[in-house]
Amino acid sequence: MIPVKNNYQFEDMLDKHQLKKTAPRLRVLSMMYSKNTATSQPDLENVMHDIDRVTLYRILNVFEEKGIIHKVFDLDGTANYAVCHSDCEANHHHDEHVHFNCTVCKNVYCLNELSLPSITLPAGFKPESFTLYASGLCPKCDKKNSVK
Amino acid sequence: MIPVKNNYQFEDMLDKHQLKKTAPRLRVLSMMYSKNTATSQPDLENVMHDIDRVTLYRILNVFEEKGIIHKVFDLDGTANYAVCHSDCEANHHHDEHVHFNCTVCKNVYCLNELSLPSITLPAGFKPESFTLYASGLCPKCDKKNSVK
DNA sequence: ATATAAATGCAACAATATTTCATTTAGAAT
DNA sequence: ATTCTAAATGAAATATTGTTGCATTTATAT
Ligand SMILES: [Mn+2]
Ligand SMILES: [Mn+2]
Ligand SMILES: [Zn+2]
Ligand SMILES: [Zn+2]
Repeated sequence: MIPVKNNYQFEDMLDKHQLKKTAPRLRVLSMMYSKNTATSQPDLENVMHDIDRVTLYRILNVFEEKGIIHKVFDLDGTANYAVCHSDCEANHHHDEHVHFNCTVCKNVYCLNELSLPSITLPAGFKPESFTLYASGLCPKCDKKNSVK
Repeated sequence: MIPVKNNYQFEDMLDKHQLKKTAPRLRVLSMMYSKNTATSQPDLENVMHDIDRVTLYRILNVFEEKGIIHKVFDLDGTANYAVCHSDCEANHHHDEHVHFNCTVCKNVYCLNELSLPSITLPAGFKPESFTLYASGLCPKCDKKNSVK
């Protein structure tokens, strides 16, 4: 489902976006591609103690600008980032999919495979993009729950 | 459309939720009911200079807890609050409608009249609530745009 | 090997969220 | 009407998060 990438491919990605191939960037990419849930800046900080939080902040910003990752706010309003699977371009994202926020583990899942139902807005509103948010129990937490 | 309320009705609302009828609370209620867009804490601060921002912070929190208002994050991740029209209960909201965030004026509109299309999630996900976010041009900004 | 622009780390600063506590006040009891 | 009490407010303090400036380091083009 999610295309697993190796280090060479991450280097290629940075190349394509005219970003220098630095250790912090490669580590962030590899972490984000290894999970099937979105990653918050605190998540990164907790793992990469040796990288400055400002550097992580800037990496997330530039990756989002370039269309490598997109930002999703969870139920508490904290920003989470997930890799784009929608051929997003610099400053122009197309990540119009469903986001699922688990109320137990707080993880944010991008449900890329689901397409959004079309909807008609009241007269006068000119929509440019849509996102559907769902919250509830994710598969893992639902299983743990029913076992008890 | 939006039921306009007077001060007696705001006092009743506070009564019903076992909240004391204080001046700051009544003013916040009256401001939020007078607009058809959501209100951020900075919005309130800009108008009610004499009320401490911690008080506003606490009023918004308790109103949300009681089911009087609900929280919506806009495109920048700042929290906006709008009055509930879905008979929400304490700690249990039912505000499953479309939210529209204008990219120009940044206003957040609750489109209460629209019902959400039903959607089936991948196996294992147990959704409890849905929200659809749309962003683009609101009626006002669209008009201004086409006049120029 | 050298030069240069980009990226990093650190410190400083700004904005926001949250806690603590002394004082005030709404509403209940007398 | 007066007194009492829990709730609410305001002010200050602290915590967390977002952002900028600048000196130093590093990737990469020459
Ligand atoms: Mn996504
Ligand atoms: Mn709403
Ligand atoms: Zn979960
Ligand atoms: Zn607008």
